[in-house]
Amino acid sequence: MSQNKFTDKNVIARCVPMSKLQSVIGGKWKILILWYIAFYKVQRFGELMRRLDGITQSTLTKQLRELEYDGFLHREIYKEIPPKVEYSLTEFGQSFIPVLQTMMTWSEKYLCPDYVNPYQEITKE
Amino acid sequence: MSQNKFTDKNVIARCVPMSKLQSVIGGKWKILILWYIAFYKVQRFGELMRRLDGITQSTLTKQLRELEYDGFLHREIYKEIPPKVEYSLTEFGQSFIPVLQTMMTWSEKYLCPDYVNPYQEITKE
DNA sequence: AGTAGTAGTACTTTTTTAGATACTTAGAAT
DNA sequence: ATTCTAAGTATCTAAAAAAGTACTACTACT
Repeated sequence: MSQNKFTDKNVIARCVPMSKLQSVIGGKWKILILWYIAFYKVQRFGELMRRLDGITQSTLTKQLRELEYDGFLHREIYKEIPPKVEYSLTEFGQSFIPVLQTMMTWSEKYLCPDYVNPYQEITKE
Repeated sequence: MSQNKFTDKNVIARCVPMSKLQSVIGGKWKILILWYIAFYKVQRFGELMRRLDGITQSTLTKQLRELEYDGFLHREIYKEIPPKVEYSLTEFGQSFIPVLQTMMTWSEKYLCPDYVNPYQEITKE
C-alpha cells in the first residue's frame, strides 16, 4: 500500500511555486512590461504604449491592472489635467529584479546572441 | 532634431531578448514542463501527464513539440510496443536550468512562502 | 472653433490557446 | 476474444487573451 504521494490531490493542489509563477508572469506582455519599468525606468502609460510595439491600449491597461493586483506595481494617480499616472515597482516588484536580470542575461546569450541594447544607443548621444 | 531613437522601427523591430523569451516560455505549461524534466528527471509522456494536473493529451503533445522545435528538448523514440518515447534536455535546454532555478527560488520565497516540496515526501519513504 | 495631449473605459471581433472525444498501433496478459 | 499498455493523431469545440474601434474628460494651444 505504499502509494506515490504525488497522485494525492492534496499534494498536487498545494501552492506549487512554478505553477503560480507561470500564472503571474505568463501572457504575452508581462515580463516585458516589468522589464521596461525596472530597467528603463518607464513610468508613464503613454511611454509604455510607444515602447511595447503592437500592444493595444485596452490590453496594456489590463496587464498593468493585473500587475498592480499581483503586487508588482504601484500606481500613483496625480489629479492633474491632462491626466497623469506614474507606475513604479513595489518592494515586492523590486524583489523580482534579479529574476528579470537572469532571464535577460540568458536571453541575450542564448536567444539573441547578436542583439545590441537599443537603450545604449539612446543614451550615448 | 535630436530624436529618441527608440521610436525608430528599425530599433524596435530588432530581436528583443525579453520579447523572444516571453514567446518561447510563455503559455500555461512550458516552464512547468521544463521544470519537471530538468529537476524531477521526468522523461516519459505518461508521467508528465500524471504530474501536470489538468493538462490534456493534445495540449501536452503540442507543448512538447514546441519545446522540441525551440531547441529545449530532445525526443528519443524507441521502436517498441507499447510505444516508448523519452524526453530530455538538449545542451541548449540545460543552459536554461539556472534561469529555472532563479525563478523557483524567488517563487518559493515570495509567492509561496509556506510551500513544501512534495517530491521530498515521495522519496523519503 | 478645431485639434492635441494623457490615460483611460466600453464594447465587439479576432486570434490564440487549451480541452474533449474518438481513434490508432501491436503485442502481452487475462 | 477482450482488455490493457504507451504515446500518440485527428478533429472539433470552448475558453481565454489580445486586438480593434469608438468614445470620454479637461485644459491649452492655434
